[in-house]
Amino acid sequence: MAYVTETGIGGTARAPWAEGGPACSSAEVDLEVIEEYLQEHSQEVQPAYAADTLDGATTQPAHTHSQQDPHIIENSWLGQHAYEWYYGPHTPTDKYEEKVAHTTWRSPHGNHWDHCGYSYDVNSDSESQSSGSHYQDSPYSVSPTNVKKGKNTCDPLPLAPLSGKRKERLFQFLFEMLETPSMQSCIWWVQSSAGTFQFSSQNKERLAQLWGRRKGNRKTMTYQKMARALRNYSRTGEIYKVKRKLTYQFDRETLKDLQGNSQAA
DNA sequence: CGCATCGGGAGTATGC
DNA sequence: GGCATACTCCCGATGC
Repeated sequence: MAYVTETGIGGTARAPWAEGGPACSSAEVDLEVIEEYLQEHSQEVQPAYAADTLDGATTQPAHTHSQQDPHIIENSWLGQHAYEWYYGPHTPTDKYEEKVAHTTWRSPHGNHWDHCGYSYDVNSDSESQSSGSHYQDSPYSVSPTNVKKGKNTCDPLPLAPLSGKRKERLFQFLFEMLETPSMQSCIWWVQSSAGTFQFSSQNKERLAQLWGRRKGNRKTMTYQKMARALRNYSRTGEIYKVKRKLTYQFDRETLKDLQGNSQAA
């Protein structure tokens, strides 16, 4: 199996993870709240936080999720989405073309991943958004507990992919979530410079649900299924499993591409 | 025992 | 239509 050590590909020896992770203080994170947050920020033209480095000692922490480990507080806001994605040279078909407007993903084949072009109607429910996908299987009945309570009016995340457009890939989604301060109760950098990240044992299912909804899956995505896809990444070398609970690590090249991509956005 | 993890393998959606 | 890709889904097994 493709395990990496904790310090991993680019890491230095350090593993001060607090058991249970940063999410412990807010075990119940409402997806609704997260989505509301994402919606709010997706409506902003400018990112709410300055783009900065992911490496090492951080800039202003966007979200303090743990008092126990200041090293984990590393996220800086790099923009709502890394809309432009350029495949690195490790990908089979690394076609680099000239940059286009920020609102496009680029597939390995040069297609646009029109990430921003997800057209969702804030007044419609999810079922109307996908021609073939329905969400009756999605028990999206998360009870709001802490954090702020949101209005129940819309689903801010792009739930269904545009037909004919290349879908966002899982590792891109995860990177995006890692760069989203409000998601740090679900997933966080253990060592961002090494690309090591960890899922919250309590909120991993919610993150998986979010992924499933983003993909427009019919059935509810679970962490187990998402992790299966993650394990497949170790064959393609994009993400490796770290021998630690709920912890994975981006391949160096993958991370570099993702970081470069988000900083260019 | 529960949870996390692993991997086989079939199925699905999409793009070329 | 065939093939490739990237998951998705299910399941049994294993380890802690």
